[in-house]
Amino acid sequence: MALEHAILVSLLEQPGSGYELARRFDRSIGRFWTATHQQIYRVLRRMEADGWVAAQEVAQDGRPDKKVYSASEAGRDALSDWLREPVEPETVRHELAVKIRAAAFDDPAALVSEVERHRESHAALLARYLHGEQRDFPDLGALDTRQELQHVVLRGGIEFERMTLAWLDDVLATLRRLAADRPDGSTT
Amino acid sequence: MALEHAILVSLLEQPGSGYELARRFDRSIGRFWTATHQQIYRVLRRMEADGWVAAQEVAQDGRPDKKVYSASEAGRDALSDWLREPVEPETVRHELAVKIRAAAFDDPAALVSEVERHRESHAALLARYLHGEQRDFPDLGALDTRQELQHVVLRGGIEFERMTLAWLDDVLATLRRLAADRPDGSTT
DNA sequence: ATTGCCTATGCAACTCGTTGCATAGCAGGA
DNA sequence: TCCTGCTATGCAACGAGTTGCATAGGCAAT
Repeated sequence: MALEHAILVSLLEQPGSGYELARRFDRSIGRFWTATHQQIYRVLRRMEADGWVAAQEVAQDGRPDKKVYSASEAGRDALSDWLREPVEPETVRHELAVKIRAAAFDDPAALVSEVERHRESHAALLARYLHGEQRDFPDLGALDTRQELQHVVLRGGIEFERMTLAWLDDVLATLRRLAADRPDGSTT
Repeated sequence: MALEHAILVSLLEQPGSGYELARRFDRSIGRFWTATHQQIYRVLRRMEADGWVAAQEVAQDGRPDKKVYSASEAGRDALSDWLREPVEPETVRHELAVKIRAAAFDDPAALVSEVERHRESHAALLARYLHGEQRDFPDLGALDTRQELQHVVLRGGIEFERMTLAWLDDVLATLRRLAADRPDGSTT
């Protein structure tokens, strides 16, 4: 239900076409709200019909025309209303946790490489966050409101990745200990 | 795609009816995989058709009959196969992060009470986790494989809540600082 | 007595999100 | 030249997930 609002935020930060939005959702915004180009195009059309965004056709040479959207006053108001509504509890989907509990009925060692893969991707993401922090916020003493808020979200991402890495190490140690206790992989 | 597998894990831990599963998903399992009774009933029927679970009608006095499901060998095999497949990257939906960035185009102070509400619910969840840890794992030196794996998942939940609490405090401090800088709530 | 809640299962309709495919021009490399 | 890939938008079909409602008996409280 909040894809509209994520799009509004992105358009307020910077107007853009559906295609450009889709790429932003693959990068920055997508760290905390994912969406495919299909969803974005569909929602943009609905938002245009509702008057939340305004579109302007832009001809380009060497590539197809694009429709550049920007948030309207009505969109701004809708975002403001949403901001003041209590958030519904987020639905959790933690597949790895299910797998870890499932490993009790299989061989715990079978999960090790999977967890290691997760560990690597989280380590890579943390590195990208830290690099992005250096690049986008070189002077932490001179941030405006928007940057302060972007930075506090980024700090959340960084702390989340650090916590996750520590936990995955804990998981790996546990799996290896269990595998050493039962090297046959018996499922009793 | 993993609801089937979460149900299999739950049924392997303890056979039960659709209704009982729905309640487990409201409690323990639901901490990392949510599902409504509608979803569960539908998926259980499909799983029964696929031979992943077997059902047994159980008459009860004073209440309606129930169908008690348990995981079959085929279900166990399916779970085992799934365990060995790489997990697809989880889609992230962090509504509060969107709201925080949205606050840059509104009044940051308007978010304070919302963030405080989140803080309270996370603090309550952490307390429940810690209480459940005391109750279910009184002797950490004497855990079997299943309990070891349940406990490492629980540790993840505990660390996640601790990290989240610290971050929400950071968010609150940031919002209050910004509100103090611009007490009029101007949106420029 | 009536009201409301709990167990237990289910249908129907809907929205949300994903996947595969199509179009269409341009650029760059084998 | 053909193939691949990028920009840019979109349709159609499907699957996942939500919401509202229905049934139906028993229980406890008012």
